[in-house]
Amino acid sequence: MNELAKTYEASQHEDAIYHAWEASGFFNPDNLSRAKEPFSIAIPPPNATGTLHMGHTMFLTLQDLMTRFARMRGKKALWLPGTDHASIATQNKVEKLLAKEGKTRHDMSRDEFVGRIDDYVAQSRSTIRNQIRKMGSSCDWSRERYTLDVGLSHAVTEMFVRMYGDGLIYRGNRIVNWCPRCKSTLADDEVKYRPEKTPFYYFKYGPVVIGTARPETKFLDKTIVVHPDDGRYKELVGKEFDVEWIEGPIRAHVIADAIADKEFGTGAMTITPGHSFEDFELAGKYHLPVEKIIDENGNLTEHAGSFALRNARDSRAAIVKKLQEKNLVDHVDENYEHNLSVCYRCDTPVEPLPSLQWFIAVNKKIEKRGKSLKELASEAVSSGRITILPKRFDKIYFSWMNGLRDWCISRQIVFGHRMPVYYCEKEQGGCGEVIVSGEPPTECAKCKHTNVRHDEDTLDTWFSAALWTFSTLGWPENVEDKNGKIKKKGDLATFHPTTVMETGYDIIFFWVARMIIMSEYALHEEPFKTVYLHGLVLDENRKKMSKSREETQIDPLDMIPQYGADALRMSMLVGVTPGNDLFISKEKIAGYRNFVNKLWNVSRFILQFSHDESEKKHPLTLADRWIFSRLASTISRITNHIEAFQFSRAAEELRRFTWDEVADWYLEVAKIEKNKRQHLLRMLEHLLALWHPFTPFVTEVVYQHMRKTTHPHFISLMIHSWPSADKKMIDEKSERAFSIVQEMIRQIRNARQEHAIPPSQKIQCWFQTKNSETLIADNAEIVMRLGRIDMLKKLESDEKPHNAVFLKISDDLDVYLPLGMKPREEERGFIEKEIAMLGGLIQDINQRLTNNEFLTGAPKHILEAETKKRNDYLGKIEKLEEQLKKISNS
RNA sequence: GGAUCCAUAGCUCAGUUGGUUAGAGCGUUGCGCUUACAUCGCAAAGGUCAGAGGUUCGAGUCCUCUUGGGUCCACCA
Repeated sequence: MNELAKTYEASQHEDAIYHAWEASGFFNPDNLSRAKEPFSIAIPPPNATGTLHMGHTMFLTLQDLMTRFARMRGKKALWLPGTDHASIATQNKVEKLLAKEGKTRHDMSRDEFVGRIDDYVAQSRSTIRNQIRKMGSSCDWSRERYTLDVGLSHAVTEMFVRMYGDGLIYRGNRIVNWCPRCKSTLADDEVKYRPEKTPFYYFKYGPVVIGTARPETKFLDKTIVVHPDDGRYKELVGKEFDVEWIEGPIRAHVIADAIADKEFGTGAMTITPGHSFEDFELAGKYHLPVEKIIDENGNLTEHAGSFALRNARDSRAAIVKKLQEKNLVDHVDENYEHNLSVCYRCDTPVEPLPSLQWFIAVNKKIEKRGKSLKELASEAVSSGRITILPKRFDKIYFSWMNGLRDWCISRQIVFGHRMPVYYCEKEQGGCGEVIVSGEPPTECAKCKHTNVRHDEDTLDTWFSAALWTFSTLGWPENVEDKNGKIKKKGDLATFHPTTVMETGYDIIFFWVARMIIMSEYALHEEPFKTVYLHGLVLDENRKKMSKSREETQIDPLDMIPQYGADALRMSMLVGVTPGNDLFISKEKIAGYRNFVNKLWNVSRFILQFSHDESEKKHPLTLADRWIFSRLASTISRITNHIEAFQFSRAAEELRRFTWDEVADWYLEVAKIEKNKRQHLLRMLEHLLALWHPFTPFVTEVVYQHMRKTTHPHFISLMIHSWPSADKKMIDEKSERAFSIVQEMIRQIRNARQEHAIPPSQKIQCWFQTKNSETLIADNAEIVMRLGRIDMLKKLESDEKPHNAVFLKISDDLDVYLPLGMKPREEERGFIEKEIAMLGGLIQDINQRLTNNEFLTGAPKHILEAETKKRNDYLGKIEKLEEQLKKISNS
């Protein structure tokens, strides 16, 4: 057997191990021949052109852990990888590249531009794929999907056509969030708000003074709204006036509506239906015309008269100046603060403007189902079919779903799924028919005109993402819809609904909610059983890691070569609970590198140590029975924790067992007792299997090393069965007995430290016991070696040694260390303090045990425990007092 | 404005139906002999669980309020 290196160098092993895993074929559940029960996770697809960041690291770790655990438990485990085309983000990137060449997308045809983007995606997509591999991700690459590939594009088209057929997709002229830089609509949740201090202007508008932060939208305002109960304006309601305004006189009228806030500004406002969501709704209510003042470029339209074609926001000052010259400015509040709405991708201020767009009707009842999309999606969670972890996100989900408005799905972006919508255009002599079809029509079905135009727009990138759990499993081909009864087949039947959706809480609305909507609609079932929402990865300044703050960025691609993927994975797991953010630092990752090295050295010791011994099986000692009993209960707790999604607890429990029990005690005992080859190897195999979902690389390296001599072929640890907790190994008696040995050693070490005995100096140890003599005799060498004892002597029960440190190990075991020195006052004080503390505890218990309400109210096991506690404490006090007497006598 | 979460050791965090003397990692202090590991070992110090009140035999845990911090949603002309 080759020597294992003294320290584990992750970078020397990881790539080769991953390659071997991939070549083994077991990432693909089809090759897990004995597995029956399915387990599946659809990866949250990273942007196809992205690079690995800490956010990815988090989900890759958790999902790989779950997948490996399921696989080892004998499940048909599928983790389906893929990437997202991320329409706006990707298009922006390529536009930036073009800008470097001094070009814009308008310098080429649509097809050329899309071609450029496709090329860019093709050459950069392998980057993220390989980086996913670096984390050890055991996903099935044979099933990898891309949102723009043929199959998924077909699914998108099919979904659009079906929803249109069911009346759930419609085209309408509505006010939308428009990003003048992206030149596209944005969904409500793609708009972010930024606090901003801006002048708030008060203008004289006929008989009233109105307030606004956006004078540039006000050219055509001709409706004044006041609150019906506002005494100031009571007699104005219903009247009409000619008012002098920006570009000359305007005929204005006054209406009363409760929407006007008496407290805000002057209590009077004018309505701008074209550029405010609220005003748009009001305009609908009072049948007011909707005029477009600002166009898609952010410029003023012809309605702005002399200001037409100028940039709207830039013209604000000039407009105010003109009003000032006309003496229409009442006053200006310079300290007004409000939230400016900006594009979440590019931070450009959003212009709400009226536009002809496509929408999904979320409130409309679906004829065959009798329910709306919103109702279907809410029920999936309220019925308990979907569990959201942590639970508190239920409420957030419901409140969002409740307030959801129709979803604008058309985007004026060229990169993405083009909408399957065609127009038989009147301008070209057609009939104006709108055709929605999966296949491009050759002629208009109505007027047979052949000149039909394909809609230029693409779909919101979240539309395709919403289909992800089932489009990746072969929808719609893998479905037979028999009279409204849905029959799945193939992968879709096996793996859908997926078992877990693991993603960040920041995209619960963008993505999670929309997947539920689409799956409930298309398959009448939930897309996943459990949603595990992880927190965000924050840097040392408690800021979300983002590209814009590179100075605090910790790049996983630097961390992996330096500390290893296993260490990085551990730092994503331990101390992390669902829904809570995680601070990451290099120090933390380095700490887990140390831990991985410890695991390596435990293995190294076992493999080298047991190499020298015979194959013979030896009878179990107390330490053996103890450690395997501990192992059994550890296995069962860890298994429960993982099943309950408590990964941090599982890892901590396993670390505690590995480090504090196996390494610090059992291996030390092994050095003394010998003859443990079989036991140690058995322990190591269990440890490797248990650690494998957490730290797959190091465990695999060791495992291969371990079985190399007997098994020349690579059989991965990843298909090793998950250890089961053997109840027969649970041995509470041995656990109690060994804990006495441990306690004895701990107290001896403690006393040595207190009395400044150097480790090199051996001391004597005397003990008194009634029933533990065999226990001490059997484990004498362990006590002597670990306690640095050169003579272990049993005293008769009536002997009272002087000038010796007294240690109370258990009810039945007292230890004296004859350190050849006078008892010190400190020690006396120490014992007195101990007695006082125990006395206090006993007093507390006595108070409880004499309290009638406690006696009647508390359950029986609590009463028993309290009584036992009291007796224990009393016994201890008795011994301590005895000792105090001895000190005093000496 | 609405909702929600957090406040526990110097730091980062666990603590699952209320029930031992509240835990871990890192850091700190002291000591380092060993058949793996100094990326290590042994030992120790360190907390009135933000504050006030309430429910209960019993509260870090449940309720109310206060203070401080975070996040989400809605956004007012």
